[in-house]
Amino acid sequence: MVTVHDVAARAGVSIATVSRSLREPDRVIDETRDRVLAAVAELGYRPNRAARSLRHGRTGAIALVVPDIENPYFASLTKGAQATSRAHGYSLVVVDTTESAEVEDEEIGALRSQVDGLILASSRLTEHELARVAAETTSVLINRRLPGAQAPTVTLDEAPGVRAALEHLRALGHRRVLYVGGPDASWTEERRWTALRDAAAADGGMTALRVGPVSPDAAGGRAVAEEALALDATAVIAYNDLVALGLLARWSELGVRVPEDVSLIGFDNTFVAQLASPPLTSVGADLRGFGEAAVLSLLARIDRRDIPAVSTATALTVRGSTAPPRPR
Amino acid sequence: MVTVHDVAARAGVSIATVSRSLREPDRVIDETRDRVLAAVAELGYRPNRAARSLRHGRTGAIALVVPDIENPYFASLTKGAQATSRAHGYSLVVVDTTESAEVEDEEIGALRSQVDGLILASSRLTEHELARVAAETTSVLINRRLPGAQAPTVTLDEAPGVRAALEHLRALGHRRVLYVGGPDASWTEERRWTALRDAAAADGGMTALRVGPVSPDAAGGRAVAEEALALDATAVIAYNDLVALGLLARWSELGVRVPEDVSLIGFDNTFVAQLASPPLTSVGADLRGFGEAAVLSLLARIDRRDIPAVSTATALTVRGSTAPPRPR
DNA sequence: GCCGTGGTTGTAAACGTTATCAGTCTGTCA
DNA sequence: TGACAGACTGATAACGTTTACAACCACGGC
Repeated sequence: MVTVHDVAARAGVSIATVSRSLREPDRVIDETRDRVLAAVAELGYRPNRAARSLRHGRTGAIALVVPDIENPYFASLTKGAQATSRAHGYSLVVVDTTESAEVEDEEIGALRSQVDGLILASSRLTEHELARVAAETTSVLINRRLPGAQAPTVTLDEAPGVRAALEHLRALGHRRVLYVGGPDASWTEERRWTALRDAAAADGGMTALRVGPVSPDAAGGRAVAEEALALDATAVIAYNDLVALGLLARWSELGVRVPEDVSLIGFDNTFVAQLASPPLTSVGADLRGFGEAAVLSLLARIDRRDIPAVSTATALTVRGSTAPPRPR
Repeated sequence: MVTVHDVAARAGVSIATVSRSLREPDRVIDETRDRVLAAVAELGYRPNRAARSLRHGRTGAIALVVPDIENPYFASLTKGAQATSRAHGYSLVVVDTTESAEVEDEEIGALRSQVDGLILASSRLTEHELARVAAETTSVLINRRLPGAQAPTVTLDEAPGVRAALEHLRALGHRRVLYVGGPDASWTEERRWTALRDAAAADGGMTALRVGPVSPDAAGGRAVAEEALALDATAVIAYNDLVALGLLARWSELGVRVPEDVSLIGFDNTFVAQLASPPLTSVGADLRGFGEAAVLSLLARIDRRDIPAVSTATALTVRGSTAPPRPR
């Protein structure tokens, strides 16, 4: 390993000058700095991150904690977060908690001294645990909110996308819409249903039903596919794209066609929505941008700058899974 | 921040005893150790990772470099790698290179002093660059092989799965199979086509055709969907599941039905294969296990244990996208 | 009664970096 | 000419941990 001493010896200066040439170039005379930089290049010197962190308390890393990296929603989020933290010179430690609050808690504890801050995406922790974590380490929450601004929050604003979806359905002629809800304890689930109910109420002629809870994956969708049909709605909005695909798959087996027999809308607009046949109309946001916003918010927090709560608007992407209802 | 000094003061011992109580418990008398551990618990002491790495040259972190974390193939790989490294007390730094060799090279350089080892998955680097990286930092390659065992390699053994696929198709009555190939420079592409051609040659009556190259996503599949039909094969095997789904989507628009008009098989058996309608027959391996194998191989390397090259066997998962060819 | 041995603990150095403080040198002004 | 300011650089301490070495103690054998 090549250290600051090697560079100093090579350039014929002290180690202090080497450090200064790199960190505060203005405080070193040009000729000296050039010599140092030349030595750095020749020897391939890279400052040791551990030593730097030890000295000034910053690790240069941040952590992103997600429930399931295989879920395309979190994969996209991660992608955006990764690119952004790299652009700011931070490395990103990704932790997959396998949807377990216990694993999440342990991992957060272990991460504390390794990173400068935490991004907790759709945390499974209780409000109490979350408050403790937020108090101990600088952190940013995604899709959760803590009373009293103990941690900045980055959320998706579901309302605009949901309103657009209902308007879209109404324009096609639908009046009775069924929502297939996600996991019971999910904060997002609550917000989606609320947004949908409110939008339906605002738009006089629409009726919103709800079925669920359901696990937030394709299996969850399959499980309620028949029950959903029985409720006599002409359009179905699913908790997320995966649930929608589960419905689609099971319906296809049952001979129910989308969008001819029933219209279907997903949530999140992940890339799998495009892959389905028919491609899925979906309410979603720019998830990479969402991840980016979270990182920026965390970096601001680390630098003790205050930043307002960020909310990314959702929008409707119309594809092939919605059409006018079948005439009765 | 609570340090070893605080714990020592609380327990009434020296800092050396604190460190020993944690690292070499046998070398400290029971009663003392209990006092130390009690103090650790009371104060919530966590050893500072930076200081530890600085002292004994190990960071306790490893890095996984993938071309695209949104690709379900790499997401599953990452999930397995994450769980395994956690189980061994390592944290995992995930880097998404956005398929760019340049980004990959830069990131690897930056990571060098931050981690104890690298896992390069489907690296986009040239053989020359790869050799340089392998020489500089302990690393493990996934889906690449370097002449002269400069770095251990973890690969997928495509042959068994491909043979099973051809036997499956033959049993159904297919004789003329088309392979839709992936990106030109891809090592995996080469291996898949070779395995397929060899298996077809071994099985006298089968003809294997090839079309491509194609970008390894749904768009790539869509792009060659019509060309693929023109070649008059009764079954198509796609470079990966995403390409297969692209074919499926385009064919569906064209009124071509799967599996009635043409049988379709994907590669990788990612979760999207189950989501398709019809669900996709696919050749794949346990990707989480694959990620796990890579981590284990790297950890062995870090401990200077030698480990043989690992190869994970692929298998065929039959779902609804394959059926007997339509009688002429 | 003395010495050696083995078990337990303490002292201090080292890891590589940054930052504080002091030192050197040049040039300028009284 | 002497002093002083300012610009630049060097020596050194500190970050929190681990570990080599030394110190201490009790005990048993001669």
